[in-house]
Amino acid sequence: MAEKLRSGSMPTLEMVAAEAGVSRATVSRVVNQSPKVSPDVAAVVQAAIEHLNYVPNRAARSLVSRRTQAIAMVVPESAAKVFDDPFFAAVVQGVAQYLEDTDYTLNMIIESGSASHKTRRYLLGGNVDGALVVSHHTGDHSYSELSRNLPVVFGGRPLSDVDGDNYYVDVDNFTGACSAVEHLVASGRTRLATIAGPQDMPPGVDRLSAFHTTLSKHGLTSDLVETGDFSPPSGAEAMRRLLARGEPIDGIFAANDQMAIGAYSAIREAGLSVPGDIAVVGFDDDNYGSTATPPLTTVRQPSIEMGRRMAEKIVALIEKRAVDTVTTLNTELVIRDSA
Amino acid sequence: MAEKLRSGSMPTLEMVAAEAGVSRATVSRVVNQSPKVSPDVAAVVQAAIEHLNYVPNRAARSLVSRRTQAIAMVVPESAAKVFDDPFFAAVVQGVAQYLEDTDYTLNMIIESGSASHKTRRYLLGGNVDGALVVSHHTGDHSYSELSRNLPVVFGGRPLSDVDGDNYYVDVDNFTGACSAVEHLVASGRTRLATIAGPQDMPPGVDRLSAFHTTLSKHGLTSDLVETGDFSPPSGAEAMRRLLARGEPIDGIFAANDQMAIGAYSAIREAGLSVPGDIAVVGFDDDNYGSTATPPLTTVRQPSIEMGRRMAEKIVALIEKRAVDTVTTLNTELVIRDSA
DNA sequence: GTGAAAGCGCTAACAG
DNA sequence: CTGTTAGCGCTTTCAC
Repeated sequence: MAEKLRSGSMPTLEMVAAEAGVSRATVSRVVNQSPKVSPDVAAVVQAAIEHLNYVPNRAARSLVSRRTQAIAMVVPESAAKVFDDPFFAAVVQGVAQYLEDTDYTLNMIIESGSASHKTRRYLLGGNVDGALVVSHHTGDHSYSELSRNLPVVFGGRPLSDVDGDNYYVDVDNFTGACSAVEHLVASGRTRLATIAGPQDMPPGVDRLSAFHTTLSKHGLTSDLVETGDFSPPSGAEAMRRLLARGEPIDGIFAANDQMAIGAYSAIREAGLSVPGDIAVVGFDDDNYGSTATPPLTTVRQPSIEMGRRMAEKIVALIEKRAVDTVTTLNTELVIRDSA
Repeated sequence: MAEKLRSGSMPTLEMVAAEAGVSRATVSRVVNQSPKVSPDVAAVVQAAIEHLNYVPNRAARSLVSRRTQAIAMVVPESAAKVFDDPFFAAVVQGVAQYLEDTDYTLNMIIESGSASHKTRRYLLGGNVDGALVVSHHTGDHSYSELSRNLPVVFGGRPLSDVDGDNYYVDVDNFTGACSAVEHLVASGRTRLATIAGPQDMPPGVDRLSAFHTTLSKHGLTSDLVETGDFSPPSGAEAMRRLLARGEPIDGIFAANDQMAIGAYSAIREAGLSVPGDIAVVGFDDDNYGSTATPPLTTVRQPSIEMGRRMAEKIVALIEKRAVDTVTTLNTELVIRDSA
């Protein structure tokens, strides 16, 4: 058997076994922390492992165990989106961070189209033990059906939870938006308007309904709402339309920071100032708002934490431990200079 | 042999072979596009594959072929960095985009410390066929030694290419910075200053030397240089120091957009305007600059392309095809309203 | 507790 | 061109 031990390449289980003077089975047990190995033998094996600098071969292990120890993260490309939206980077970071302490690997898949055939094949082809799919504002759950065959955790509430049992972690958009509007009225603004997000996206509708709810809670009301697509230019456009209505406005709640920044320019174009004439509050707390002039008051969304929770949930799911179907994260109002 | 065909789970090569009435070897050949299979047999096999919805088992394949078809992407966490720097997201996107058309998978590894032991083990443990490491401004090549045992491609020129033969793709920082300064003098600014990046990072030194070179090319000179760490606050600080010198300044070249944005605030604090009193040009073209007021004139860095090229290079390296050691990408001056 | 033996699904000589 | 024959490195009954 000794002659079977090749010298080049990586050390194998067999080499460790030889070195430690035990069988491969025993080494395997030690590696997998099996309880039924006598402490002394385990020690010897452990020493051999360290000595040889042995690292188990993932492919071989996964071939027999039927588990890949890999988790896919699917993010929609939407061309510019991934690039322009700091949110994704943060979520990925959170996921990677959590996974670092586990034996799982993160496989990134940036989707060109929506739910391509190729990606499906990959996910269903036994390449990963589970999948994470993020869509930020869109609520796109075109991967919903996958969950019948593979553990899947979504980032963001699904637009319509048809299957009814999708696992996801989301941010409490409603409460967060309430705190934003609350802040506006608390600082004496009474003629409020809002730049809403698309009404076919969960965060879009939640943040808008929070606007109305909070207003009426204070005996106020407003029909000054214009919709944007979450991009800076769309925010500027919406603001111009709002201003064009000719009604007085002293406070704006934008459904996200990018649109709030867009609103800044429209407000300045009109010769008005922030927050002098119009106070502005955004949502997300990304670098668009934090580096703007004046720094934007906004609602912080715990993106990294969202990634962590998603990772935590998918791992639990894979390992068949009990998990909540949905996890909702709290937001935090960050008061800066715009309101 | 027929009784060996289990019905549950995923279809195997053997099942396809049975269905097509050929040997497993033949199926394998078809799957791997081997030229030596008669067209008609190939067709039958192909049909069986489609019929059974067969997808080759990666683990089994990689176990025997000794290739994982996976490529790792290592990015330094640097806590806030990944989160705040749009550059990383863009590179990752480029990499993923290129890899989408290949059989390779992208494994993301976000580094906590610098070059942790755990990551090394992972990379050297045969989990991936190659690695991509990005460090943006830092030029950190603490993974250099890895390249002796694993194909590695770096993003950004190494600080000191000790081993002399590291593969990397970089942006032409010098030429890009020259075009920025050139633009400043072309628009009539003569009292130029620069906010340089750290002088222990390649982009920091290249962009600064370009400043001096371009100036002298026009018979100008300037000792108005202050250094920042590429973050917005550091840019503001540097600008304040510059202004505090009391010498007249009518143009600023900031080594990156984030610092340029920081400079904006310092300039305004001083009661000056952009570009009225001081023209500002940045470098990178990220969303910090594009959404600022006024929109920042800057040097666009092809981040996505950089990712694509890195991916292309690593794949070529893995497949032992000839590749250039270094690839340098051109930049492009984006003229907006700040200069 | 520990070892022996039997594969996991696939590729790669080697014959025919 | 196609089938046969060996394993790749590891886990896992099943005996001892």
